[in-house]
Amino acid sequence: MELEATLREHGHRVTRPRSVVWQVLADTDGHLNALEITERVQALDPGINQSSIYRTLALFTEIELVRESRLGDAATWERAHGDAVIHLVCDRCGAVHHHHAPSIERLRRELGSHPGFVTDAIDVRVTGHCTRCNVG
Amino acid sequence: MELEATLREHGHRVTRPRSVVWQVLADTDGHLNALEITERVQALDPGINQSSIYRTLALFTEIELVRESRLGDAATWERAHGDAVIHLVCDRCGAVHHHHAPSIERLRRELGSHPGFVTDAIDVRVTGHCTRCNVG
DNA sequence: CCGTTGTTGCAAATCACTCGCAACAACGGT
DNA sequence: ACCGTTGTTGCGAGTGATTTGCAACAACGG
Repeated sequence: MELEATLREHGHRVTRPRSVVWQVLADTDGHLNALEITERVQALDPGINQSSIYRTLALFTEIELVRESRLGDAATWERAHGDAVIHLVCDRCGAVHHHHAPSIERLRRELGSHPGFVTDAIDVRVTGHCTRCNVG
Repeated sequence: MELEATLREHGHRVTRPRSVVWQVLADTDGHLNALEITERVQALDPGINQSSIYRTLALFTEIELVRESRLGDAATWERAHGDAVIHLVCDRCGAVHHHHAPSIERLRRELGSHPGFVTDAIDVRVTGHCTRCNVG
């Protein structure tokens, strides 16, 4: 499994909190916030502590198994994916949609010629609303 | 001045905290976090309270005089500008550079055809590092 | 199976930000 | 210029997400 290999590769141990958190994230296609992750993790193993979850998420982010975003007031996490997926955040219901955007590759090329800066990751957040949420 | 007109237009009063916060933001080309804004505001008028600054920033964001971003753990604010300017955030020194990106307009057009979502603002955050910060 | 040492659970701490409320000050009317 | 109304402020306490210190624990190489 991807998890074990990646952890070992970076000199980290495979522990219960790490397995369970990974299980939860791998099972979801979208973004989860700390509360959602905690609920799901503790449904699988109630003995796992909140701070371990935070520590695990920080570690996973560092070794690039997951991606952390700050889409609203709180952080959210999701399995890592390429730059070319951007986030559409609904102002009204808070849902996060994904959109595959070819123009991001173009942007990356464009940035290659920006003097004085070396690009690593590109994160695009689009705010607006789902048509279903169209009130008034 | 832009500030007074915009405030009145929205039925708000022109007060000292608002003038001073605006003065600070108008004087800066980049992003400022709450601490930086507070320091500069209080350098001009020590009597202005932190919570008024937060309230002012929230108001300015609402009436679109400034733009709020969550580039790291804390929020930052800057004078409003179009979508087509994107943020290059240095992992090492934390500086935020601006880059004018024509491909954002292309992205906006692309999003027009994304079913089920109505685009409002586009926020692009690029992580990487300044060449000056190249350690190692 | 053991020892080493990275990890965890717990509880307390921190940090950025928000809120309630009485005193205050804009600003339209006079 | 002065008044009254009512939006705003300063202050202090509150909130909620995330972090940290530390002793007990468990992964994993030998």
